Amino acid sequence: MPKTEQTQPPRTYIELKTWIQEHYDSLPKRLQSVAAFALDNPDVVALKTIAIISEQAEVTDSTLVRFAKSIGYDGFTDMQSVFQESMRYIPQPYAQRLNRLETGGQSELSALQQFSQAASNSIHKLEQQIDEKDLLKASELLSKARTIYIAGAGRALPVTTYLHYNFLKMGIQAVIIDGLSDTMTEKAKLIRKDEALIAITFSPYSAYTKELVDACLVNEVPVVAITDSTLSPISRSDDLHLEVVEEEVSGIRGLSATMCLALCLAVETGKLTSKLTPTT
Amino acid sequence: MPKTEQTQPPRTYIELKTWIQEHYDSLPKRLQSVAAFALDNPDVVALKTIAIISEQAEVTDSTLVRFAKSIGYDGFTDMQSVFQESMRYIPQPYAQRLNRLETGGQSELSALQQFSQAASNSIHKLEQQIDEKDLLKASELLSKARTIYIAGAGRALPVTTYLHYNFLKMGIQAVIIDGLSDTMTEKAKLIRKDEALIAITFSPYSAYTKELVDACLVNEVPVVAITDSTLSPISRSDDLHLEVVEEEVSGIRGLSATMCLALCLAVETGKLTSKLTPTT
DNA sequence: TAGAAAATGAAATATTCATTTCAAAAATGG
DNA sequence: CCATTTTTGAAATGAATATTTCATTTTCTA
Repeated sequence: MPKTEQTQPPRTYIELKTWIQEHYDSLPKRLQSVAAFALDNPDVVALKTIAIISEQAEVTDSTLVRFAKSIGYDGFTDMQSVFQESMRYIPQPYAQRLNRLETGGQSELSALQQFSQAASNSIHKLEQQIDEKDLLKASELLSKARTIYIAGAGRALPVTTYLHYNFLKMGIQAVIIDGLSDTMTEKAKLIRKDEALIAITFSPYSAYTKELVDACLVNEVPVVAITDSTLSPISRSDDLHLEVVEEEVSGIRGLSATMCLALCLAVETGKLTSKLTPTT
Repeated sequence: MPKTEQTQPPRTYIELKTWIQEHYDSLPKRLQSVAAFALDNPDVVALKTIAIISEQAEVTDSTLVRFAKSIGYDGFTDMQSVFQESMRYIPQPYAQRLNRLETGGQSELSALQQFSQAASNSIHKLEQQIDEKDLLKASELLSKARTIYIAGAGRALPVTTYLHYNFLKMGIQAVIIDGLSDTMTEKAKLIRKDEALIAITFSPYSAYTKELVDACLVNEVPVVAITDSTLSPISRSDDLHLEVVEEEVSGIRGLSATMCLALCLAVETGKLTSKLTPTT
């Protein structure tokens, strides 16, 4: 029977990787194969079954189990969970500490680190989950509009401002719809078919925005929505919705991913617009 | 037995997501639970077993299988594989660039990918380059202010808006300084010693903000600056400056990292303020 | 409101999967 | 080169998991 490590096995992918690198040379031939394969294809190890992995790594099932045990894990399943955690959106060790913070304990992570992490994760999610086709479709709609109206209050206001700034910089006519809710709806009713509306809402949803969108749809005005949930009240009725989920840290959500999306939307629209109106 | 879709089931996460969104309303209650859970926790669905998922989604095992079948999959396992594929190449923050390099040539990245990447990198830089002590000092200054004034126009306006929003949410008195440049300077002159100013500027620098800061310094008003360079005109005179460098993509800079910093500043200030004024 | 259709949950079943066992092969050391 | 230990693969076992079945409840419709 192969010697089994006495100490506790690594609980994070980073630690595991280090362990493998340190012990690689002293490992039997087949276990080396597994080691190399695991470092090269962590996703396969995380997602597939022993049978598939062993086939790809050109070893037998038993070898895989042995490999896990030689590191100190209960078995393959135990080791696999470490690989799995490493591919979750939130890195495990971080999630744990974060949890501690929320449960009141002392966290070793500063607010800056926590929010950076959350922002970074949210951006990765965004990249993964946004359908580029939707983004392009939205940009097309907008590029055809004579004027783009932008509405979004509260937490969405910075996004509104940002879009407005970018459109103007690109020479695109854009107007922010602000004011009291009644006024806003009135303003929205004046938008014409050859213009467009961008509506930005996050939960808790402001009823105003919903009204606004509906007012536009009645007049057949193209509407692009930016929201944070599929089940958001405006996500069904509008023409196109772009979804951003900002990860939260103790109940607080950032805007980093949303701003990134807004920029992309503006840039893509800008590209199309400049094609329509050739530069002199 | 529930009706089963005749057509081939979605083979990518994006398609699957679209399907769910389109059919959500017409789904039975429990299947809606599953749908909502799956969209909120794709990683759990990808990695865990029926037993665990059904428990978390608060439905029975059978429901999960039914859900998969109602979409047209062979069974749960079949559907799960789609979730798994969607997370296979989720970049570990650093591995991402390397991967790009390794695959060598100029890959055609979409705007979304490029800006996400830039945003992500900027945030990492921010995390490393900001001196946490500066951040804390700034928060302290601000927490002692009776009112926080915020100034920043153009590209900085969204940041201004965001800070303002967060301060208000936390019960901190905050005011945006806007208007024409002359008016702004006049307003700044009225700020008192026991208040504070946050000034946000990026290159190309607006002269206004510089004037504003100087006006405050004359009156011994604490000033916190957010800029994108040490060489910024306000970075020398002010009390404290926080520097964010946003990576650029073909000349365009995002705001993701800056927004992250702004949020941190607000949160830290909020923490300190709540200590000063104990909750009733 | 009665009857039919659909949805649901609990339990039984069948399948897949990880693990263990054991005999054979390879490597090690005296 | 032989004896001993380690490594390895194939098959058997046992555990976990997904799937199916069926009785019950809920919902819809006439």
